Amino acid sequence: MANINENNMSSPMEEDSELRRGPWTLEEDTLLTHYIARHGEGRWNMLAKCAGLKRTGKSCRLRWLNYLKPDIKRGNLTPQEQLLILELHSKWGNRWSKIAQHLPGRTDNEIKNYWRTRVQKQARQLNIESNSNRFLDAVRCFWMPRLLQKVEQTSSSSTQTSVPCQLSDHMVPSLPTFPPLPNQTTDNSVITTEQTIYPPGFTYFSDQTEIPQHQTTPNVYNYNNQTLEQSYYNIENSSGPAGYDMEGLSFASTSTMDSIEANWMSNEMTDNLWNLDDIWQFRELGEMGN
DNA sequence: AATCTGACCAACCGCGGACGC
DNA sequence: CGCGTCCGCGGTTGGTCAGAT
Repeated sequence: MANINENNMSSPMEEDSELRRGPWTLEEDTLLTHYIARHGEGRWNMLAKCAGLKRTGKSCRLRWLNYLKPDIKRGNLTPQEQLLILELHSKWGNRWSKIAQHLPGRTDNEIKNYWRTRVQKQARQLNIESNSNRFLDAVRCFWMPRLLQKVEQTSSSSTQTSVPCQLSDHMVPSLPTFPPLPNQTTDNSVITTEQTIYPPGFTYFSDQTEIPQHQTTPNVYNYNNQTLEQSYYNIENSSGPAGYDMEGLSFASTSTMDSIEANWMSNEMTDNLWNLDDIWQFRELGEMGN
């Protein structure tokens, strides 16, 4: 290997003992921030030395990208962001940096942590591999609809309007179609079967239409144009390029999933995404299928 | 009040690709 | 072509904190 020990990579024979490790101090943060403000980022090993930091270039880069960079977004991931992570992960797998590119202000580290702490926890509780098809099905059929529901709830409460959602009898190919969400409140009773809903910030359009304009207000989309063959999401992105297009994901429904009558007891989706009933139900279905 | 436990997340580590000499 | 260095990515670890017991 070329890099025998990258922590020493700036000069192999140099004093390793002087290199600081562990949590960054305010002083170090200030040094790094000021240096980058003056000279820009990049050339991390040189930067570390010139800034007077007793850190590896690698450590400086990580601190800057994951914590100090001005456009880092703080706080919990929104349901929209969670939904996007689930979708992009189903498409690209553990390509965290690639996924992060589509969530402005979020770092690959943050997304990776989210996946490991939240998503894989659910997989453990289900006693299935987090990368297995079964788990992906569960994500599609249980989790994503609940996130969508959450998105709808938060947006409708913020707009003070009960969102009228005209039911569609049509299913759009290659679009997510989810099982019904039972135990809807009266407000949400409009949501029933086989409709396609999209969170705020998402617009749906076909490749036969023009690039859509940003839609900022709709809370729930349902689409009944049967002629569509391909679909895209467009997520609003104020800081990134003018819209992000993602090829429509295939949400192939499985017979197993179709047979599920979910019994949702809780609306606390962001914390307890699946309650025990859900988990046992899913386990039983899996066992029946085997 | 003390201890335990689990969740969260910042930071580290190893690896591999790119690049220059 | 081989070697050394830099950089970025994904996996992993360990510290901290809040809630449970």
